[in-house]
Amino acid sequence: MYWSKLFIPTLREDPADAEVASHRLLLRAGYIRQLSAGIYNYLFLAQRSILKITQIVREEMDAIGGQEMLLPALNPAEVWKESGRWEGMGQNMFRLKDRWGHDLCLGMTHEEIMTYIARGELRSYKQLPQIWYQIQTKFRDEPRPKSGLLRVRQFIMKDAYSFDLAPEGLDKSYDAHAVAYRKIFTRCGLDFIEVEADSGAMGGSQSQEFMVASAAGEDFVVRCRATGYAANLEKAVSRPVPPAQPDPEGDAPEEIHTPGQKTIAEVAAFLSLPETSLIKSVVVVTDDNRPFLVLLRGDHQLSETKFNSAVGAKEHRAAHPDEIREWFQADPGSLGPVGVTKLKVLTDKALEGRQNMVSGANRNDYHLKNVTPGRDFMAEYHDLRQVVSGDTELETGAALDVVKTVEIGHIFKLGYRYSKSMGLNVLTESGEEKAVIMGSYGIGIERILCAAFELYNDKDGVSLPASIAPFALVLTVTNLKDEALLAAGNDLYAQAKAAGIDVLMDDRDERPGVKFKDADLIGIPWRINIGKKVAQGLVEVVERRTKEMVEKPLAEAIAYVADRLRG
RNA sequence: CGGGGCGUGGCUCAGCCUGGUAGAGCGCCUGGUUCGGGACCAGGAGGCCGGAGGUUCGAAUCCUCUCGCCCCGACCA
Repeated sequence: MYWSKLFIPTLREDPADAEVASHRLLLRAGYIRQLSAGIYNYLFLAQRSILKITQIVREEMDAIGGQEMLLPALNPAEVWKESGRWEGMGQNMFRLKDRWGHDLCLGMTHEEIMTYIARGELRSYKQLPQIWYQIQTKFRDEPRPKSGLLRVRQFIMKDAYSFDLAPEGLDKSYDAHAVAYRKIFTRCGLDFIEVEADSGAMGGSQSQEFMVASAAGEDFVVRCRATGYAANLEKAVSRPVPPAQPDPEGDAPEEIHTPGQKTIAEVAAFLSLPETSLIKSVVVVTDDNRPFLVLLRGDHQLSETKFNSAVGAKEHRAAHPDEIREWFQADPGSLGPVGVTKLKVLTDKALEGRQNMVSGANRNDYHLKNVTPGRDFMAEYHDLRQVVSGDTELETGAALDVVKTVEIGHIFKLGYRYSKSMGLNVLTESGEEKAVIMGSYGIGIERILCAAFELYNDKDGVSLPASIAPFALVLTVTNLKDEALLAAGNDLYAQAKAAGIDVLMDDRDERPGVKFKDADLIGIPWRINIGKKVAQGLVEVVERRTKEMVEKPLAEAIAYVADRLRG
């Protein structure tokens, strides 16, 4: 294509409202324009990239036997009421009424509709397994859309669903998706992290997330570069950093006066002890109104998810100050486990084996020294703390990192949740009705583009992987008035086309500097400069990401690029 | 929903505090000179200052309401 005929509205300055790198560059490079909060127009360049991404997704989904469909985004309420999610989705679901007053919604995901199709048509185990997928627009009324295309209200998702007769079948479908996802993200040129995800309160189903490291991300992943261990922060386990100071000798708790010292940091400083020598007391109440005292090492944080699964709760909240006063006869800042009988005490494993530590005395302005778990209070140990950077891997002791990430894909064993609530059964070989077991598998299409922008940008713009860049090669004719250059450019263009390269010819009547800047900004991985050296039969081939430049004879330049693109 | 910030030509912003009838740079159009990292000269087009109401002789500027966008938090199948 000829740039002079295209609509690629690049900006010379950074847009004011864009803070994260991908947002700023998607706007500057002319890929997208905003329509409203969390709603974007995808212009020519974005659409080209998206088409390349979806093509990769399609090929790999087809390779595992996926069958592409296209379901409506506009859904009747009834189907969602059957699964219980008409209520369950709450305010995140866009809802509307038709002219008759019937409730409708815009689909956030399509478990319900896929199950609806399946139960109407699948009758026999002989029809299983099935993998159905679509690449389609989803709507979610996010409370706070943000960060450009990273959190939006309308986006494209590849969502796939598997239907199997038995758990072993689901395992195969799930594993096939994991393999396909690795291929998809690798082909898209992304450096991704695969993590075990929290399977949530819905039971022990398996779930994996595919993440890309990015400062703009909202999910934390714990990763070990040495062993390859990776897990969602909420689920990660580790060996804590050892206490900063060995535990002292002592035989019984003893009160010490600590006037006005409330936080861990204050108490530690007051007593000249490291935070690791203190016991942190956290009081929480579950959604079914059970209070707990949770004990952690002073420098550790409670993991919400681990606590919930330890006590079998869906949610919990911090106890109110008046509740705490009633249960402890003391205020937050002076709480501890010794003598506590009114609520259950849970102790984090990092305190196991420790002795003679400092905790609150349950008397305002007093703490206790010589507090030993198991001796001075009943200690029931659980893994309750959140991993922090600096912790080490449980088995090997190798260093762990906590990295911020963006989620690009998620695979999930659904089990029987939808088949049972919506009545999706088939007849088995022995003629009995059996619920179908399902899996669901999602990829955020725009997030792949965003992740690439986040991963591969520099001061000049973005450098996209060739597989998802809107063009693989740009031909920069430095001076359009020079007919020899233009002729050489047109010749290279024809060669590139013939070689099957997705080529963009910059035939704009602009100065060379403008063309170089734009080419760098929009991220075309390869550029050929057609300049004065054409007189000697030479052009320059430049790789966007490395800025490396080589001179090649006119007749060899395209073959060189084609070769580099292949491998 | 709580907290903060911002709405002025296409873009980035100044002007607002201390009211007097709208500016700069970039971009755009025309002509000319240029042509290897966002050129230069000359001329030109383009804004009822987010909206409504109020105060005032007079409002981009002060007051009230409202709408929108961004950021932090809460939330996130």
